[in-house]
Amino acid sequence: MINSEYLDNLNNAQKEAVLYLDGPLLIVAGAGSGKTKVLTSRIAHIISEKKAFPNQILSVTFTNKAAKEMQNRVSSILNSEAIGLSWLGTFHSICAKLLRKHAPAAGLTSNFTIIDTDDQIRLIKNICKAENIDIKQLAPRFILSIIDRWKNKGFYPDEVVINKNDIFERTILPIYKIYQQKLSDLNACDFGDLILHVVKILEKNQDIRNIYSNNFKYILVDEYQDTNYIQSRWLNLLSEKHKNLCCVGDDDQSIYSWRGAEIKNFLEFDQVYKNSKVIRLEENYRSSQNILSVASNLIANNQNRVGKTLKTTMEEGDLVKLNCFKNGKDEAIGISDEIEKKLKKKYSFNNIAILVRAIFQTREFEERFLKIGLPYRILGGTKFYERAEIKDCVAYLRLIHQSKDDLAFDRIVNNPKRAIGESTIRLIHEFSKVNTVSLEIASKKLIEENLIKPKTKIGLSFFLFLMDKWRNDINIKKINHVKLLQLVLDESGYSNMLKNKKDLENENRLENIKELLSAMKDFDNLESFLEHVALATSVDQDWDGEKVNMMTMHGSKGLEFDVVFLPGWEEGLFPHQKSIEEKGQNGLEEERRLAYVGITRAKKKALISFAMNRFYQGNWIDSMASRFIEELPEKFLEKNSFFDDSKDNEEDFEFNQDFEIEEGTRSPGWIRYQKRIK
DNA sequence: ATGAGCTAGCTTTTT
DNA sequence: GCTAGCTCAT
Repeated sequence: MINSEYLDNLNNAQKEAVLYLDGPLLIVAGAGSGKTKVLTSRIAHIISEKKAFPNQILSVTFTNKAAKEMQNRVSSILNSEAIGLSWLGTFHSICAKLLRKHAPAAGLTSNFTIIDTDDQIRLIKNICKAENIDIKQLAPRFILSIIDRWKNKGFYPDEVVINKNDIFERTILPIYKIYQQKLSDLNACDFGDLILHVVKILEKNQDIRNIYSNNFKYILVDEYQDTNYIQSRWLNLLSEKHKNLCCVGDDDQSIYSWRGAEIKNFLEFDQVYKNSKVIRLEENYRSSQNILSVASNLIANNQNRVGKTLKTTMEEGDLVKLNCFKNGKDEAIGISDEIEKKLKKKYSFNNIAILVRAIFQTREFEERFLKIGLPYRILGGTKFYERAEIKDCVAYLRLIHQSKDDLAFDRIVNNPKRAIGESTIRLIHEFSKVNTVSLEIASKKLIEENLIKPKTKIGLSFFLFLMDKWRNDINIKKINHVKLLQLVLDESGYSNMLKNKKDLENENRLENIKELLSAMKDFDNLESFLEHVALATSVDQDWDGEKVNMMTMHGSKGLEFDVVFLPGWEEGLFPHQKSIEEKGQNGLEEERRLAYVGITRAKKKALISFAMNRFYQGNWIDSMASRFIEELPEKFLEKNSFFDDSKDNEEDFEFNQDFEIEEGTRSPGWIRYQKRIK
């Protein structure tokens, strides 16, 4: 490949970052500075210069979306569909792949199940019940967060060093032990285990470590500021041989500390990796100068950062608007007015976004938008694969695939109803515990020994019979996995259950299941589909039509819009009270970084706003402008107040009354709206 | 074994 | 104000 066009589109710093191949490299990439471009060009460069084969390059991201985007862009640079970057993926998906190869080294078999947070909580609850721990005193979520923290720091239960005075740690450590044992019995992993197990395997087995650290000639990491200890350790082990570790990130955009991210990894990169090079990308290709100035001045209030000066290639642009409203409702009206009256003409709705701190804040906007027929979409929110009906389907598939999956068994054994009640479930659990067998085996044994009541026995036997039948269908008869789920839905009575309860929600559930079936078609087999379900959260968001976007600031990371609204800048909401209470100064700085992320999403216009009054958690509260507003530099701002009582909530412009709400819009605001118009 | 009734808690959620 | 999740009664 002689094509090196990809180099021509880069500025000097970017070019240097692409060409600097030997040794550790940290790329400090400011917002909108083209980091994805650099990463993908770098991969393309390595391949086209034959520095390594595609399968010798490890490229890691945090999200599936980012991974997909990278794959596409590399292919397009190299003008080839066929570049098999087999080691491009998220930390979790790559670790899952490694762990399936070496499962026995972690006491698992390669068809282990990956469990999600829901399953984790159910497991913890079970343990608490068995150990007589009052979950009112000690919330399962809290227990999990501590366990997760230990895992992120690289500790198996017997490696945890607890603070003896910490009553919580003292009680939780034994739970952690039992929890890990249970996972092992279930032949399952949680998200944290995927990485933890792999690190432990690499640490303990020089031979395995050699295989991979020899193979990975180049390693590239996206969003390095969001890595936690165990992830950085993993990179450390895998880069041991060639030391060609290239990490890209922006310390000012580190907003995931609550998932264990340690900004330290980023700030101390050059101390951990000897002879490392640091390259800064400080040229911004996204935002106008005014927007960038506001963002830069704000983030300058943070102590904990490497510090950088972004310059834009764009023009000065409009001033950033700072709007003060009487209350939350007025804010929604004001923003919808601005869109209807001014922005609509110049910008596509798709290029307008409302970014909020917490997802419930979209509600006010939804109601307003529905009222005036302004189309919108909500990005994020309840994830597709987290919906109950989808999880039910997946549980059937999981249990068919892996009979030890007791969590799946629990979920579906009596769903739809098969007259298997609490007492029977308890009996099965008891038997399974005493005889150390899976719930499914326990059920079979109990039936054989005639220990189940007659009516229940019929239901349970039928369930077990179906399980065997379905396994036969897929393993022996080799029907495909889509057909399998259709059979499951039919024969289990699940479809009928939904059809018989005719209400709006159930129709919607059937729709979702249809969507699931169609999503399954993209996968070759049951196994790869289940892997996808475990590690993916959403099916691709649809960007069909012209709609205003609403999402959290967290969710907006990596995106850009012509116009960005940033409502609700009030003390307590943003910065969020909890954040400061729980993490003090660090929490505050993280909130400020979030503000920075929010502002820098804007290309042409940024409109920050706050309300003096807000209906919040059931009552009206007087709110104060966010401290961040004080930190915005006046000379780049245009300030407005909206206290015009005369118009008093009445619409002062014409709106389209015969709008239609499209299919698929079933957000809380929509549901409330339906209730109100009935 | 289902539902009424009560209580607690209410951010973010890449995997 | 809303809702999820639990308890207790039927």
